[in-house]
Amino acid sequence: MKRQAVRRVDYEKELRRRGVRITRPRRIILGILSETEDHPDALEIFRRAVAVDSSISLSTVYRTMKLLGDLGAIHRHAFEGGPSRFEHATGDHHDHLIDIESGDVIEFKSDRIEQLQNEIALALGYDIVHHRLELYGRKRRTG
Amino acid sequence: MKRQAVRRVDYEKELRRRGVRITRPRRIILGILSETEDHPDALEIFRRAVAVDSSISLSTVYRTMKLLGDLGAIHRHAFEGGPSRFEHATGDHHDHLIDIESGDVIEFKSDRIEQLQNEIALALGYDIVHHRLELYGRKRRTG
DNA sequence: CATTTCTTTGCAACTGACTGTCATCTGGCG
DNA sequence: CGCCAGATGACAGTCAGTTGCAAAGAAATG
Repeated sequence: MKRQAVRRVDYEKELRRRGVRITRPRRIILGILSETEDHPDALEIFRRAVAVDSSISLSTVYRTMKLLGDLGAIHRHAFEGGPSRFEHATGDHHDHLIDIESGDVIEFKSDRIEQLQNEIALALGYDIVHHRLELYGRKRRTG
Repeated sequence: MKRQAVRRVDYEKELRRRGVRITRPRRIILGILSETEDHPDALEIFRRAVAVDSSISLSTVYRTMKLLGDLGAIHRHAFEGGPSRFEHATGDHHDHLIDIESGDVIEFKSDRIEQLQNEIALALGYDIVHHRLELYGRKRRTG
């Protein structure tokens, strides 16, 4: 709790240093993003933001997500058949496994796959700018 | 040329067997899909279809893509920042490398990556239903 | 072939997820 | 504090795709 708050303040300082005005809506959205463990979409962030300050508009949520995305402060994921979902950008890259029944997102990382991707791109004469690896699955019945 | 035509007729027979009515718009769209090597979007398919029969509507293209997709006769790919693009479903699975400058799509396949994906899902307690692996890259300067 | 039945079509209106416009408001420097 | 570029809320517009509906057309049957 305390740690989160400290991190959030640091986060604001960093953004301010980059020329971003920390307005009331932005502070609220940043707070929501830094406290969540899931991958909410714009509407869900809007709902959570409205619970804090009912005057916030959905446009502002969309604009803020775009701004933070462009700054690299958050990551946007356009999973299949749904709106974009966001997560606070941590240092380390990871991919996602999406539970097709619940929509839950599980993060994973595979250096081996990353390496193979690079080898493939190299062989095809390309440099990878970014990639997308999503596994869509169903919880295995353990019984 | 001849081979394509024969394949198309077989394709129609197969669909008819599955209870799909082969109407004029569908025959035209099927023809376009079986002759193209690229990954056109609905609008592009519509443009090509209109060149054959100007009365075809865009809704019919969308409806037909949905139908064929549900039947597994084509694959739909929602690459980043653009409309869905389609390809005629061949037997073998592959992933895609998208040239971020031209939009060109290069197909590739890596059994090793597929295997690693399965291992990851297994470790997380999931069965993969399908996945998405897209590399977004830029042609390497060879100079 | 003609008839009948049920599906598909073209059109236009609608939806969801954003994006743009604009008058008003406000963060933060001076 | 006062100022003002940049941000906001309200809402119209866009883009990709979907849907309702009356008319047209497959294909099964006579």
